[in-house]
Amino acid sequence: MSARLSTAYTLTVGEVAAESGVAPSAVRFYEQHGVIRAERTSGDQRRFSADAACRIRVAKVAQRVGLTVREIAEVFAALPGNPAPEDWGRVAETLIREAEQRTAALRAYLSEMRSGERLCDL
Amino acid sequence: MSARLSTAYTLTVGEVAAESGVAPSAVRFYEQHGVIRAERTSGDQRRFSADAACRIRVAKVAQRVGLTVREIAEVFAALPGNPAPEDWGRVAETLIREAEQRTAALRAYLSEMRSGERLCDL
DNA sequence: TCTTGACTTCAACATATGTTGAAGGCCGAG
DNA sequence: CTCGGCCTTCAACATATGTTGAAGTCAAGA
Repeated sequence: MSARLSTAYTLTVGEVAAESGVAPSAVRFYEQHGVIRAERTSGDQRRFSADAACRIRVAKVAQRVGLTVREIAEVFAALPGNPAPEDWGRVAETLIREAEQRTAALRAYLSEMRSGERLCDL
Repeated sequence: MSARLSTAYTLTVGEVAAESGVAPSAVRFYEQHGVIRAERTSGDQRRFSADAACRIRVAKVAQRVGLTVREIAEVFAALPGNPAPEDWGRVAETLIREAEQRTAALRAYLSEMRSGERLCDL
C-alpha cells in the first residue's frame, strides 16, 4: 500500500539553505513571506519538508522574470501539503504563462512603438 | 535636404511625466540613473528631448520582465543622440532577447525539475 | 550530562525603486 | 516687471529584498 504518507518536516534552516544555495537569513525571509512553510520543534526551531529547497530554487528563477516574492507565494499557495507532480505541473504552467504574458506585453509595446511611426524617434 | 537636425531638448520634467504617465519624481530618478538624458537651462532646469517619455514607457514594461533600472540604462546606452528607427529596433531586440532568455531559464529549470523525478515532490 | 555548533528573535544596515515635503529659484503671461 | 506655477536640491520616508550582529536557546554527540 503506498498511500502517500503525510509530509515529514525534518530539515533545518541550515540544511534548506545549503540545498537551495541561499543564505539561512533568506530561508527565514522566504518562510516569513509564504514561499515555504515550516513546522516548529518543541524548542521553537523551524523544520522544513523536502520541497522547501526546490520552492526556493524555483522562486529565484521566477524572480528573474519579474515576479515578486508575494506573487510567487500566491502561486505556490495552490500547492497542497504534499504536492504531487501534477500539482507542480500546474504551478509550472502558471509561472511560465505569467512570464510569457509579460514578455508579450514588452513585445507588443515595442512593436506598437515601431509601427506608430515617430512615437519615439524625433 | 533633410539632414537630421540635432535633437531639440525642450520638454520639462512635468511634460515628460505627463506624457509618460509617471510622477515627476520618477522622471528625475530615471535621469539620475541614466534611463533618460537631459540638458540644463541657464537656470539649471532640466530639458528633455522627445524620446524621453518613450524611453520611460519602455523602461516600465521592461521592469515587468525583471530588468533592473541599471540594466535598462545599459541597453539604452546603445542609442545615439537622435535615435533612428533602426536604433530602436536593435534596442527592442536586445530587450526581447533578454526577456526570452529569462523565460527560457525558468522553463528549463521547471522542466528539469519534472524530469528528474522526485526533485521537488517528497 | 555537558558542550558546542546551529538555532531563535530583534534591530540595524544595505540596495533598489521611488514619493513627499521644505525651502528656495526660474520663467512666461499679463 | 511682477507673479504664480513649475522648477531646483536635499533629506526623510516607504516598500521590497535581503544580510549582519548581538544576546540568548536548543539539540545531538562524546
